[in-house]
Amino acid sequence: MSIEKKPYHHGHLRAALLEEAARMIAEAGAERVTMRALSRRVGVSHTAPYRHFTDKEALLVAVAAEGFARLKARLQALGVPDQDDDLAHFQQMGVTYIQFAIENPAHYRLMYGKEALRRAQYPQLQAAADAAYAELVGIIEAYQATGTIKSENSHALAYIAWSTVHGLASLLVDGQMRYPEDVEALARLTTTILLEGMKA
Amino acid sequence: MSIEKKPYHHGHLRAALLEEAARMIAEAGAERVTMRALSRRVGVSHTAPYRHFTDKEALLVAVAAEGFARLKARLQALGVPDQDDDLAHFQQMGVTYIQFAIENPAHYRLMYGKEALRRAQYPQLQAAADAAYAELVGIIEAYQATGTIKSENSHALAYIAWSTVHGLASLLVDGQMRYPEDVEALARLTTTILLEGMKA
DNA sequence: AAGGCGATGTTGACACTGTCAACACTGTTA
DNA sequence: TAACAGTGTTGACAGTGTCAACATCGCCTT
Repeated sequence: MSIEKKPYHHGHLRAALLEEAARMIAEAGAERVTMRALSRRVGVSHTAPYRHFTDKEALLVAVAAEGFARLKARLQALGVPDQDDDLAHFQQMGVTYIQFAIENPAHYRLMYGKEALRRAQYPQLQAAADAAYAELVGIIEAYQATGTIKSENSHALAYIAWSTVHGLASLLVDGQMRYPEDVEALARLTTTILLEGMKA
Repeated sequence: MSIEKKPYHHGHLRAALLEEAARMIAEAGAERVTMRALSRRVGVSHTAPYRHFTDKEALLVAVAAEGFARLKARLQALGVPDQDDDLAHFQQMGVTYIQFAIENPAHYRLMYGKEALRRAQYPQLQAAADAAYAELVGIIEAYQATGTIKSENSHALAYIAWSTVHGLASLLVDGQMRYPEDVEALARLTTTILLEGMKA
C-alpha cells in the first residue's frame, strides 16, 4: 500500500473526463452529470475541466461524438454487402443500429438529445452526422441501381429508413414502450416491413 | 391607469402556472424553464408553485399531459374511418401526428423527453398513454379484420407504426434532419411506405 | 544552465437554482 | 366568533455552472 502522491498535473485529464462522464451517463443518465461531481470522481478540482472544455455542453457534445464514432464502428464491422444480397445487409444495419441504442440507452439519448440542437455549433459533430447520412444515401442508391429498391428520391428514402430505426430505438430507450420479450425479433420485423415498403 | 392591488391569493394559480410554463417551453424549451422565473412571470413568490405541484418534475409532467390531451383531441377530430377507406384514414392519422410535433416542437420534446422515464409514477399520464396505444391496436385489428393489413401480431404492428411516425417527428423536432422543403409530402411518403409494408 | 512562457490545475468567489421550514393571510365551517 | 385548511410569502440551505486570480509544471530559447 504505497501512498501515491499525485502530481500537480493529471496527464490524461481530457480522456479521463470523457471516460468518467460516459460512465456517469451509463449509470444515471446525462442529466445527472455534474461538472463538480465529475471532477470529484476524477480527483481533480471543480474547475479543472474548463481547461479542456469550454462548457459543460461542450463536454457532453464530446461524449456524444464518441458515441457516434462507436456506432459507426459497429456498423462498419458488418462489412460491405454482397453483390446480390437482396437487402439482407441493409436490414442487418438497421437491426444493429437498434441494438446499439438498446445496449447504450443513456448514451443514445444523449446523442439525440437537446445537445443535438446546437450541433451546428460543433463542426466535427455535424460533419460526422453528415457523413453517416451520406453513406446511407449511397447504400440506397446502390440498391436502386440494381433495381432492388424503388426509384423514389433517395434522400427522402434515407430519411424514412433513418426515421424508422431511430423511432423504434428511441421509443425503447426512452421507456415509452414496454420492452417486448424479443427485441431483436421486433427490430427484424420492423425493418422487414420498412424494406417491404421500399422494394421496387 | 389604475393601480391594481393584487389580492393575497391568486385565484387561478395552478392554471396560470401551466399556461405560462407552456409558453416558456414554446419560447425556449423545457430545459430553460425555472421555478423561479416561472413564478416571477406569473407574479407570485418563488415557492408558491409548491402549493400546487410537489415538484418541478410534477409540473412539467402536468404540462406534458396537457400536450398528450391536445394531440389526442387533434387525432380524434379526424373522425372515424369509412367502411372501406383502404388505409386513407390511418395514413391521415400518421400525417396529423407528425404535423402536431412540428407545430409544437418543444412541447413534443417534453412529452417524450426524460420525464417520460418516470411516467410510471404518474398514473394518469401512464393511463393516457396506454389508452392511446390500445386505440392504435384497435384500429390495426379492424383493418386486419377487413383483410387490408396483414395478419401479423397486432401489438408488434402497433409498435412499428408508432415508431415510424415518432421517428420522423423526433428527428425533425430535434433538429437532426435538415427540414425538407415540403414536410407534409415527406410525412405522406413515409406513411405510404409504412402502409405499403403492412398491407396484406 | 537560466529563465521565462504557455499549458494545466487550484482557490475562492458570484449569481442562480430547487426545495424546505416557518410564518401570514383569507374564506369557510363549526 | 373562533378555529381551520388552503394558499401565498419570507428566508434559509446546499448544490450548480462559471469566472478571475493565482500556483505549478514541462519545455524552449538563449
